[in-house]
Amino acid sequence: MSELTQQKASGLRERNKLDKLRRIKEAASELFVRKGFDDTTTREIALRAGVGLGTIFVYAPTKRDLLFLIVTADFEDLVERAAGLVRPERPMLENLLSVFRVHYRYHAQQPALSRLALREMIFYAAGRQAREFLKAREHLLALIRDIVEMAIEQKSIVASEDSAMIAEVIFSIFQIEVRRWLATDELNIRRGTTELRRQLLLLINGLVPREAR
Amino acid sequence: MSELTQQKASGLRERNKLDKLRRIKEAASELFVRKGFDDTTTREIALRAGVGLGTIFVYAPTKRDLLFLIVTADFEDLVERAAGLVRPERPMLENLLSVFRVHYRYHAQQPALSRLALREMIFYAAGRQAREFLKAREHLLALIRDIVEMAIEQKSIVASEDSAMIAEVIFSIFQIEVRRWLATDELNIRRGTTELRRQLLLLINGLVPREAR
DNA sequence: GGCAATAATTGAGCATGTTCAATTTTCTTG
DNA sequence: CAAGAAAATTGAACATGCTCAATTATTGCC
Repeated sequence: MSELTQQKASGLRERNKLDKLRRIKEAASELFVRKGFDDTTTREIALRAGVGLGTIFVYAPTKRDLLFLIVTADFEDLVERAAGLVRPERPMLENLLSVFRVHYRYHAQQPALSRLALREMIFYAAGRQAREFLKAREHLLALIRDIVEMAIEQKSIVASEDSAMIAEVIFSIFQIEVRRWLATDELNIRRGTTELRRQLLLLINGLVPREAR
Repeated sequence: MSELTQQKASGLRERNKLDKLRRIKEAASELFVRKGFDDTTTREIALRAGVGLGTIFVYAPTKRDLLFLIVTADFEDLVERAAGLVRPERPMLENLLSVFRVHYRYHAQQPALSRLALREMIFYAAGRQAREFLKAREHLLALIRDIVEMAIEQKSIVASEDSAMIAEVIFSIFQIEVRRWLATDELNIRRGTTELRRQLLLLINGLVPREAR
């Protein structure tokens, strides 16, 4: 039982395994994008990756896991890249949108794959791949929380709740809106993020009447 | 090609069809709840419903459609029941929570079925059943919009956006929160709605500093 | 290098969702 | 009611995700 994610590629055995994993991922990714998830058979993937059918299921217990094997790494990258864009001196809303824009760009590249991942993501909790994926999701949530905390410290927003809960609500709005956007035909990034901005602004401004306009 | 939803049960043929549909729905529902979606085979459903295997696929093009055949009717009922609970004189938040509580109660009854439905619901657009389901979802959204509009007319909230967008954000928060809740073990309704209330209150109060506490 | 132990690979076989050509049932017409 | 037309039903056959016992490759030891 060796760890697939660690790369102690010293021996021939480990090197071979890493190479197989890479080939399987590449084959699956290419086929999923080109033919769609359902229309890609595990036999095709095995053939293209140059491995036996059974080998596929050693590296990913189910076809669904194969999907997450591909996107989880990408998602981690996205969050890390997004984190680098945050600037404490900028308004909270702009920082949030920088972070989310990275995701919109990614989804626009392979919408089919993203749709699947986002669909499955929702009640996906069992298995190694799931845990990795949830971790990436947790990182994004933490990043949002950090941005909110910055704003609280700078007193540019007030917190009737703690930053964790505020982050959750922001994340909720993002998740549903990005899904709605992904279900549209054209996938115009500008239009998507503009809509998201309006919704987040609604949260920031609130609904209670205020004396000072 | 006859309409399954209309009940012009005049002839023997139509009557038989309606009865078969009922038996299939009942069999599927019972088995899905007892054994779970994946562990129920279409052959079992056919056997229990007293029809041939092929007949199942006349009434529902895919196994997934079978799921929606069951829950769509329930969802329509929920929304209708929820609409009856709305009272113009009560605060917006309380009206919203009355509506959502109906859903929490339903989900608590058959969480396995609900999880599936809510997972599939997200990018489910093709086919007759999908359309029916989306219509039910649209009704719920309209109900939320009505509640928001009541509050705007009574000037208990201000609208920096139109009621449709406000309703969308409220619905987003509900959708994600109810999913998070459904992923927990105990499914305590009080706890779920309390958390939802806090999140909605956050939206109502907003994040901008205010002079008057 | 040879050999035993261990790990990795593999594809035949199974289970199950779905199709469709053949069969059965119901309706219509005279 | 008879017979032909139309509709509904059906299960054998197929496709495909996945399992697992047999095979092959790699490693450690002398």
